[in-house]
Amino acid sequence: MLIRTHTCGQLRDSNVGATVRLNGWVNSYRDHGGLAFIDLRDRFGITQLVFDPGDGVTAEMMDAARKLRNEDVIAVEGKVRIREGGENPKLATGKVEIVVTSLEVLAKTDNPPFLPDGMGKLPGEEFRMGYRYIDLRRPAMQKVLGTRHKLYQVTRKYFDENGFLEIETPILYKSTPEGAREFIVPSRHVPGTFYALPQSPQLFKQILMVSGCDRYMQICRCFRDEDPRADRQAEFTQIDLEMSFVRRDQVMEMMEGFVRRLWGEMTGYTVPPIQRMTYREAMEDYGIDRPDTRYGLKIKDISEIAAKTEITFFKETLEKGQDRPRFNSKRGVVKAMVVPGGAEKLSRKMTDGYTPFVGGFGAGGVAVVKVNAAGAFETGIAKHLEVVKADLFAALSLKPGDTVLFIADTYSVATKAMGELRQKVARDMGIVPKPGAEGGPWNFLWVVDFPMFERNKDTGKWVAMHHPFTSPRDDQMQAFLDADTEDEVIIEGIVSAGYDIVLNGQEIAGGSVRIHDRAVQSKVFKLLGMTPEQAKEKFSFLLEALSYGAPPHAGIAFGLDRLVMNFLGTDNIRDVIAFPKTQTGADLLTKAPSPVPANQLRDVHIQSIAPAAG
RNA sequence: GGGGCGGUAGCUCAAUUGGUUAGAGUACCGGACUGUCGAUCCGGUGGUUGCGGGUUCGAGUCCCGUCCGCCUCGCCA
Repeated sequence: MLIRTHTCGQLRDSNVGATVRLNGWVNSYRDHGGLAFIDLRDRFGITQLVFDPGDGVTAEMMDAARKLRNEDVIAVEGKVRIREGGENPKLATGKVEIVVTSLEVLAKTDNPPFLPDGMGKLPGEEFRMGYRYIDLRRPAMQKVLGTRHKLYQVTRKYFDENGFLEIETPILYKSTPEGAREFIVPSRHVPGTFYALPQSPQLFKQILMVSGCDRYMQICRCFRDEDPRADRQAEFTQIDLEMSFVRRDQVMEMMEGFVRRLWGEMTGYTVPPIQRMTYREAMEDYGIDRPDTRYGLKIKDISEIAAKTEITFFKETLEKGQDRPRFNSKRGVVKAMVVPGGAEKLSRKMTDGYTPFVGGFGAGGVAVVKVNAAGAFETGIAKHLEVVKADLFAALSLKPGDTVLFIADTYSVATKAMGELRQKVARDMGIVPKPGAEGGPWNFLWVVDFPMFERNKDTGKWVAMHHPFTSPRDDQMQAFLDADTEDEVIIEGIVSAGYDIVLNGQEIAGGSVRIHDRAVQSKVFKLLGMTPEQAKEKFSFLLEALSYGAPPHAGIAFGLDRLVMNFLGTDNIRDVIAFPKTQTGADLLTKAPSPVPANQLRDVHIQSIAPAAG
């Protein structure tokens, strides 16, 4: 075989005269009868080959060259020269061509189902996933793999420099059936028992801290058997981190350094100091725990003003649970959002769509009012707002041309519905900047001070908002230990030492200070409704570890796939994974999942009750 | 689990809204061609309209079911 001396992206006019060998795929052929051109492609680029009988090419070689087709794999030897037909400015190698003197066909291809040459219209994603190896030949996909590779390298380098040990944790793991549904793996040795694939290496990394590893990092695979979304796969990758002898601020500082290094290396952008926002602020002003702060459109609670009107649905809503604590989810509230310039830009058709839109989040509807050029309310409930006009203008700083949107409902419904509506309105108004790739702002934010616990909507039981190993904030610790587990108001008010990094309205990392005290951990389990026996059955290894000298520790995990998505400007997670799965967890390339022979099932003591699969 | 959209040559899409033999571009095959670079020109092969039922004189088109894909709500400690 003619082993290559250069890649297909390498040759320049400085190489003219050299005899070189190239290997690659035929990207395109142009057969002129007496003369033929081949564009040869590899990961690094494209180089034009010319078969020219005037330059000593034999008749046999000419015949072979003219039979070459797209995606054939070949090796050639030849001399580099300046292109006789003029430069092709589209190619990095466009000044030169290789006059081939030797051709070796390494692999003749069947007619490819589609071509990765970037010309013509790309087949649908489903079809391409069935031929992922061809799809990955596309330069755009090679760029994805390259970006992802670079992210791995920058990550490992940064954390290595900061004293982190990279440690692998098990994939076959103990089932801990809180949180996401798990993938399970039957044991052959112990009939009727199962491993689970880890939702994250959470407990192992805590145990590594107890083990004296001090600082841990891993680029690890996590598995959650839940329905995917455009930005979610059942199998995904985290940058998983944990540190000993730290509190919240040391982790946040370390991670801010990482984010700054990462964006610097990946995009050249210098991340400014990252602002902090509390969970309450986020929910109050943005209606979501991961606010997109690239634009304004803050939400205001105008319940007190609304109470002064005679608007029936305001009054009826507000009568619900006024005696409850301010953030109680069942308290009736009226939320307002001012859209500057909305009177002109938001068409009647758009605003008419807002009521069905928020209906999807349980809200009854959206009231729309415009402020006209004369500074008067128009449309909808305008007439009924006259009595509070001065109050509203002052509270919302209204100006002519503004549109005001109102939602009246319980605190949790109104907050969520308005938060979702805010994002929709921002898109409708065209005020969402494109992320970094086009030079728009990267907007980072720490969200802190999450509640420790929230009520499960269905069961009414307390559940950990982050996970059950999250510590209360240091200044809340005593209050938590003293708290009566029955005291709803106290428990609801306990704030955790958790922290999320939000980028442009997307959670890219989440973590917390962990509980390193066995008594605190036991109290959390108790509050979550676990008996000491149940806690021991599920987490005895953790509780034991915590009782043999556990250092204070804290950590965080970044969603690696989402980071790559940001750097590439895609909103499809399948784009950034070499071998992704569909929404039903199918791998269209290998056809997984698939049935297995009966004896294989018997080996692991499993009997299928599915109606004749596959 | 719920809602929405989609599935027609290998691929990307049409098909006058139920009407004759389902077309085009591209890929592929054959031919012509010595400077192209999305080569060009001439000719050709290629169809269980996802699958199964139904309505109708007649179904790619309408109805029911089903499979697959995507988006989304729930879910994702």
